[in-house]
Amino acid sequence: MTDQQSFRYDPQAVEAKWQARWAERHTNEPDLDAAARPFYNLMMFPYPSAEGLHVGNMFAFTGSDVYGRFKRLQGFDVFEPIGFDAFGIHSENYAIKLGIHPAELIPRNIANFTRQLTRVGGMFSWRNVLSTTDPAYYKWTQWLFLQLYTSGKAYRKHGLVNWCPECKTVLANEQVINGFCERHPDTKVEQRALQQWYFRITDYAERLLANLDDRSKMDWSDTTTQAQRNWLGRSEGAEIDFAVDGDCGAIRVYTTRPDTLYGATFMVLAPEHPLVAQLTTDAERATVEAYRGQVAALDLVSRKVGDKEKTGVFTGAYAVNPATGGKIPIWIADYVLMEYGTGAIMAVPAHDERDFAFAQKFGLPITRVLARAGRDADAPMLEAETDTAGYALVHSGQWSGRPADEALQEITAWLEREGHGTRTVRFRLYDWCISRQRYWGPPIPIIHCPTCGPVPVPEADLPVLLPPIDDFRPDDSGISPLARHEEWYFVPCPECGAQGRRETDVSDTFLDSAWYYLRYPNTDIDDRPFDSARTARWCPVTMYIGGNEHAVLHLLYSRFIAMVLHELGHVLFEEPFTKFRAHGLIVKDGAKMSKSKGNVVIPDEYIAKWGADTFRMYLMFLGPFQEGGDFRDSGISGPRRFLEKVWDLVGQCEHVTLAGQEVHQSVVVKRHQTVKKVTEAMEALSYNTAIAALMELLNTMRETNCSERHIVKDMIVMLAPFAPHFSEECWERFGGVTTVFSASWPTWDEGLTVEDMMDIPVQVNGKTRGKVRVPRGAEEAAIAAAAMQQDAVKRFTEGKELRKQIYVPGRLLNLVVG
RNA sequence: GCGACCGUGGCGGAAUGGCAGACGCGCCUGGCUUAGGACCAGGUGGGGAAACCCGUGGGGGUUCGAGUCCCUCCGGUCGCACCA
Repeated sequence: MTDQQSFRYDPQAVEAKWQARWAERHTNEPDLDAAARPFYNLMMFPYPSAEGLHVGNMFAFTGSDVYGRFKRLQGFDVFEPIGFDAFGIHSENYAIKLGIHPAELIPRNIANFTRQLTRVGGMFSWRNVLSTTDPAYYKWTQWLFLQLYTSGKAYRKHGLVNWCPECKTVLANEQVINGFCERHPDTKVEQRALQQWYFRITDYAERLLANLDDRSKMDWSDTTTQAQRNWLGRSEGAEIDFAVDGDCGAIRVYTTRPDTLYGATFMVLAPEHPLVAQLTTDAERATVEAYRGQVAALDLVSRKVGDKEKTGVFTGAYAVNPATGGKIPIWIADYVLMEYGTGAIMAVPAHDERDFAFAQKFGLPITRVLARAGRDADAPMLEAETDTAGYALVHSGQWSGRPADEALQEITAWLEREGHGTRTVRFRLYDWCISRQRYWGPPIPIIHCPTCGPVPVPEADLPVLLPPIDDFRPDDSGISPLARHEEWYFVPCPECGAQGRRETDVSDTFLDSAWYYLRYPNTDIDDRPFDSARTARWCPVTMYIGGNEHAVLHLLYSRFIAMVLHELGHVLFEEPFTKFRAHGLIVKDGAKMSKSKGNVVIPDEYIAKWGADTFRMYLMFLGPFQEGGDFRDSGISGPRRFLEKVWDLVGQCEHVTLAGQEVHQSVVVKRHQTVKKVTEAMEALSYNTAIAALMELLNTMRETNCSERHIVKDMIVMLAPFAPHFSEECWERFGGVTTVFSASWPTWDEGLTVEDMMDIPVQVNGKTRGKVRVPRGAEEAAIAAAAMQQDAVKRFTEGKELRKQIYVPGRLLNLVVG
């Protein structure tokens, strides 16, 4: 006790010492070519913002790091890389705001992030750090584009974008505020059709969906797979042709409800539908053109926002309902989207809410074709009745009276037989537009030649460097910033040598992040994106932890890219992330941390005051990792006090010379219980309960005045994932020579997790009335007999008949009397 | 609107259908101190002197037994959202 002063726990000193040692000794850099038990522990890499990492990021990274360290203690060769997702519109906009070039800003931010990530004690293999903005990286992002292009998975088509007439540039959806440009609040944003590059992700829709249910390929959080299922949006239905009246053409629609065919009383086409011009009668032409102009003037966000008042106009043309033979009017309306289905619908106002609203507004006929069994087939339609269960068809010719679900199949079969339609599967998923009309991204490696068309840049010429132009902001000319840089823009065609022009679009940041996990183990290789032997050793990623905000796009795009690479023979696996878990969100004062709310907590000051280990423990203790929690200053002293008590306990061990002293059975049991509990909790990412179990063990040790060296050493090992520097120092005090992470995770003996005597609660009619202490494994009869002796039990059983006796072995005895 | 998740002390949160509130914060009492926002010991869901009674958003159900399962209503969080 006397020299405790000199051995006071000083987190700043301990943490600096071990961070320096880890770096010197390359403690966290596994041998990528020889590791025997590779475990790829990946966390979603950050976008290096100017503000630095906030507590939310630290929470996510720490949780992932804790898991990686746990796996390492279990004997795996853990590879835990980190990098920076530094391209994109955020960086560019921020740079524009400050007037500093992103190429200057980003390295500064990365340096700051690196400092913070080191300071918090992550087990990162710094040798493998990467940034997506590094030409050595984006060279291979461009290579990846070419792989897709040459295999026919990349193509160009016109797509709609938000266009600000004032900035004369393209805006992302989040830059459009209530239909106005975020930088020009008086300027309405329009839609414009531009030639853009797309990837054929829709070709893989079925496989992307099917693999979600294949546990051998992917073990993911349910919330995440569910989000992907919704996004893929598989639906079954039929495509049906409606002949145009007085014309030889037909309009094809997609519907999931062929059972309601007899109720189709009009048709609606998307305003952009190619047949509109041809169908429109002279009398309606002016109105139709005006409406189409009006829709085009809207931005994409306002157009798609739901619950909007329906608008639309009549084209003057009619179609024929193939079932009824009746003439039905053809309208155009912006609630029908060109991107989905066929861009045209059969409107069944009686049984579709949107069609109902439209019919009401424009006075179109509403015909009921479904009614609940036994109800009036002519009951007025007060609202759209969209259910099918318990409904049968009415006013539907030969199918009247048939249950809706059966009629759906039968009518579809009839349509196919008669040549009016085909059974079809549709996905909500659309092709991935990877074009960005911006500066801060990897140039798409294509050269446009007047005679050869788009020609890929030869692999030997990669990377196509992003030219370091000063004026990278979009200007009034409407020309992409890259096109203004003539010596870059004009190049000879690689095929014919004629003067060509470079593609001026850069690629989406989601392409950068769709393959970064492949690059990490190969950052030292510069003649190919990844080495096949290394990739086979480390990939797919063993455990991936990240935010559910990326549940759909990032994770789906990464899966798609892996499938393409697999198909092209570049990788052996089809699914890139074997296990994925989403972490929760840290809130502050009940609100999500955000700059606008001004409640962002910067971790640096907490680490300076409490130390990284205490900070890490606090983050992991404040709530379940997969659910997040509320960050408040008040709780952080708990974990710090805990560490100080453990520190003192280690100090006591150092003074105990007596070996093999008798350890009380209750402590031994507690030790085995704790190892079991902590091990299981770590695997389940239930870090808060793992820490609670360690605290319980410490409390038991203190209460029984026990400082048994082996138990304390086990405790230090179990603590190491949470408080790595602290544990290293304690380990060294115990005589450890290299690192605590070369120790092995403690094991438990199931038989020692229970004491010789057990307390069995006794219930009478389900209410606890007493407790009996019996030897482990006691017979039910003996326990019941002992229970009956208890006064509290007697009080409730006396004079009553024992109707039933329930004994849950080792847990509880319930006496049912009456 | 659709889908998923969640409502437990003063607070963060624990509980394979089996003693509700582990663990921590805070608070209370005492000790040690010139002092305490340090440390140590004890206490801490509500009511009650006690025996006991009540208690996991509200209501109903299944069960010997429900925070946990089912139905329903209320409240909240997160996705998706005119997807035919």
